[in-house]
Amino acid sequence: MAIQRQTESVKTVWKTFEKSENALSVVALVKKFEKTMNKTTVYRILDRFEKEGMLHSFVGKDGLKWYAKCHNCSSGEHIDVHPHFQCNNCGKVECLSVEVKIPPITKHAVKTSQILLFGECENCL
Amino acid sequence: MAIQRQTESVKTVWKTFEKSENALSVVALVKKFEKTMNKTTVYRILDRFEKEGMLHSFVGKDGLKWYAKCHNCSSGEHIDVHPHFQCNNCGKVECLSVEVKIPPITKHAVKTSQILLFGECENCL
DNA sequence: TTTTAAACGCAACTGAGTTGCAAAAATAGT
DNA sequence: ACTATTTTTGCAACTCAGTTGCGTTTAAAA
Repeated sequence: MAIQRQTESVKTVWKTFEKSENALSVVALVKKFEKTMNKTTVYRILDRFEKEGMLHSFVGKDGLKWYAKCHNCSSGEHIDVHPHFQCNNCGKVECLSVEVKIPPITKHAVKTSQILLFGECENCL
Repeated sequence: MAIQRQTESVKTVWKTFEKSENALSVVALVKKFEKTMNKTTVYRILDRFEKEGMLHSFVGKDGLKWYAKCHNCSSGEHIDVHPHFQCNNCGKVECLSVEVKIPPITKHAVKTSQILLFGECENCL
């Protein structure tokens, strides 16, 4: 962790991501910690984690923000060519370690991408 | 158009999509029509267009909702394998007629996808 | 022309995410 | 260990996209 101050809240949030291989929605995290920390704090901690390159974020189909651990992302540049998968049944969001090939788009300079896949996960099949 | 009633508002909104090859954000449409129709009306008209299969929607990186004309979508089932492209410079969102190949994901049944590409468009290059 | 069901306007609401500021707490300096 | 400094937190109030309920209007069927 390269974040400035190791507060209890920071440690708690980080532990949650360490324990989970899946992406987590901010809404779920705010609810999970509603007894122990303010929602503003949750938002700000996630912000910092992202700036440090420890998490990356994306917006789900419902417009809600999700965060997941970074594996191959370096701080600053988040060229996420890996897709996220959301189960239509249980709602779980996974960070897939698959590379999706983006075909060359004529007259467009593609810099980043966001790929969301929907369907049924292993448990729900 | 297979929508039930041809009100002035319905005709106006549809004309806007006919004139534009690009995707349009709901926020922009609400603003565009703020003098002539209520924002609730805009939301409901877009809803109906989508149900009829005339438009398809997606959520942009900022969490805002966008709509674009459907070319190869049949009403009801929207398996959008075509990506949308948003220009980082001018903000324009295009509906690309390119197929992106999703590699097979083990132990997952992929049903739909949402692919957003970001970069610079033809005008801004 | 009358009927009736869809569409509309309005106002109030919901819920995610943000902001400003004063208080609290973690780290650096001594 | 103590103090100074700077980050982080809590709170309350706010913004803004999108939704809902309801009474009124209007397109189109009878």
